Amino acid sequence: MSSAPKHDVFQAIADPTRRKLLRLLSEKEEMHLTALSKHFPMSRTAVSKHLRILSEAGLVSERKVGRETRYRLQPEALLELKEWLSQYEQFWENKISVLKHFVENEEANE
Amino acid sequence: MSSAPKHDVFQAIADPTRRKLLRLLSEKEEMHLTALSKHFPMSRTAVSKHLRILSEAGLVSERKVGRETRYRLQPEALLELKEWLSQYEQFWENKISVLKHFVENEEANE
DNA sequence: TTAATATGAAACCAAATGGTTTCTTATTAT
DNA sequence: ATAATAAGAAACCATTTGGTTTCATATTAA
Repeated sequence: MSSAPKHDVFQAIADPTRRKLLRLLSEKEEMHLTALSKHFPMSRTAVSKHLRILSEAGLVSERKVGRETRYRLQPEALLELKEWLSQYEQFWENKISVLKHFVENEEANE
Repeated sequence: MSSAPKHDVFQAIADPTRRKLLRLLSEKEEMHLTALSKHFPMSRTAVSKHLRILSEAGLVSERKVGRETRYRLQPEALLELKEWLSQYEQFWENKISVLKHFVENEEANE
């Protein structure tokens, strides 16, 4: 029924090759497999598998055009990550505000 | 020399057990291994290994107190993730602004 | 129509991952 | 002093991961 993703976003972005794929796709709107493969020291087949994982996590979309498969970034899938992160935002905000107080006190003592 | 982390943050948060550990530590300031282990259906040893990985990624700190090892969240390590994410923020902002225009036009047509 | 290109599928492999159990050691409570 | 508790280390194991090579198929160019 619903879109049950086989791979989750966290696992998908864990691999540096896949993060680089996302970066490349963020710069070009749409790219096909062979063009993407040029940027990696591995076989086309390996890159294809990485793209499959990204696709299953909803991070890229695929469409067939003639004999090529073209890939496109699907950045909304990253919102899940953003939301997860926001859980922790208060913590570093606290640390920063503590630091700010410290700095202000130091200045007052000079 | 410098803190060359054996595990990176991306890989560390890829595992759901480790994400749950971070969440638990975000709620309690400091916890020791056995207390953390209670929340998982696996052995203490397994949890200990996960904590080791989080520690190597800089996401938690360990300190020995008597016979216990106490863990503490180190949320600054998540800033790397936040920065990585910000690379893509423009994309969903664009999508949202496109959507906003659409909604405004729809409203204008009613 | 024949050759070249773009890709996917399948079988395979080594290394990494996520778990286990057993054994030791250090610390604390009785 | 002895027993109980907390944890790490080591050896082991099955599954997953990230890669390979080979083969087949569809599309396009000459």
